[in-house]
Amino acid sequence: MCKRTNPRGGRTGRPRSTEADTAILEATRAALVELGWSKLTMGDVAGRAGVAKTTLYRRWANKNELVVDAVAVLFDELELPDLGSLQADIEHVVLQFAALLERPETKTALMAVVAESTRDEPLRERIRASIVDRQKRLVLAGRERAQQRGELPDEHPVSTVAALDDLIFDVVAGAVVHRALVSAEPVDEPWAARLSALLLGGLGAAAAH
Amino acid sequence: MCKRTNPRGGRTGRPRSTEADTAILEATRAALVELGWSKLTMGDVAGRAGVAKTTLYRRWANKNELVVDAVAVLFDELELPDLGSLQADIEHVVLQFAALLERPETKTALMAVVAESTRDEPLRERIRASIVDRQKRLVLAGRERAQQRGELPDEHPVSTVAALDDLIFDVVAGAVVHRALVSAEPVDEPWAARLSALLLGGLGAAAAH
DNA sequence: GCCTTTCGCTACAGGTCGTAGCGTAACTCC
DNA sequence: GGAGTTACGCTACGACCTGTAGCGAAAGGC
Repeated sequence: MCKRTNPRGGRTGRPRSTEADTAILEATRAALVELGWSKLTMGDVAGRAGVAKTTLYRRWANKNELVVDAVAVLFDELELPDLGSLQADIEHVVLQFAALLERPETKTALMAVVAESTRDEPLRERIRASIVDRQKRLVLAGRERAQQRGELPDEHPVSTVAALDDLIFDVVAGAVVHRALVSAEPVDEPWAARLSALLLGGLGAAAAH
Repeated sequence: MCKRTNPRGGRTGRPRSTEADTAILEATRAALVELGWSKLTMGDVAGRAGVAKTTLYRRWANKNELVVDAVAVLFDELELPDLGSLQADIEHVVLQFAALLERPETKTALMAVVAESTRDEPLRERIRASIVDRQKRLVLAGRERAQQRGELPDEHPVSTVAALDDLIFDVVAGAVVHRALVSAEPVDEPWAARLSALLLGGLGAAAAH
């Protein structure tokens, strides 16, 4: 009955191969680079990973969830070093995010899974938890740091702060994605500088009230 | 040899059925609403339109191009009435664009075709010509109108003006898309007001230099 | 050693893609 | 009105992908 007495939480039997896990995710990224989202197939990934197709389906229900997990780890690279000013912090995070979007894996996969998520609530939640929230933390940290520097005024109502964080996040991330994938123009230093200048001006003007 | 002597530019034989054209595009939108992008199939669309599958392939090479054309006409609704101030103009266009993105056809299709376009240059061009440029014209018109009102300074170098238009476009469109599809939060009046306030503040601060 | 779970393999039904071939319908030009 | 040309609906088809089922073998816990 009660078998929760071992380190694996009561699970008995042969354990999942962690080598297979990493091999599958690596193979998925490689397939994304070579084939792109639409031509990637489960059978192909299994072949690259040296794994049976059934092994994939034991771990992921479909292509969408597999690709989300394969791409999510790339977002671990995102960091927010203290560069001394809000302007520099924004520019840095914009260029960092843009570099991520330039990679063929993310470029082809990110929009595709978001598109799928409009009709798949569990998928949306998975994306939020493993990708979106990870980006959003940078916005939160950057805003707090700027307030401590005195570059932004202290806003008292918590609801207003959260709304501002949401707005900044959608503006920055949305602008970068739109520039890179829709307009298909380079996200380089001059553009990042213009964007952060626009944003800083807007935040400063809001503070004037 | 030279048969270009009739109103159809020299084309002889049975003409394409325009009824079939409109029926197919309507059926495509209906299929997008019911099934979403990923489950939409060419055979299903053909059935809904009361048309043979081969007729679809005579007009569109694949699902991507068909869907782009089916969705593109919805963007004809976008307009930029003169509401008296830049702030009001921005809020209006933001809410208008958001309403378009709330429709199930565009919600599921837009991101998907953009994702596909990252690996399909002709498709990207098709999207640009029939969707993106149509939106961008609104930005251009709004910026010019604001300058005539004196709400924005006259910038002399043409290159700077074009860069500013690009930036505003990516910020506005990107923020709305990101808010609606990634964050999955409502694009309502309060949010539109905050976005336009941020933007106006940024543009005003830039003018101060 | 026994039990449980995962593994690789094969096979399979169901569905989609995109094309080919056919006879027929519609329209233009002479 | 006939000849030529193109579009149409229909059927059939091979190729491919999906997701599942069944099998014997392997790998771990108790």
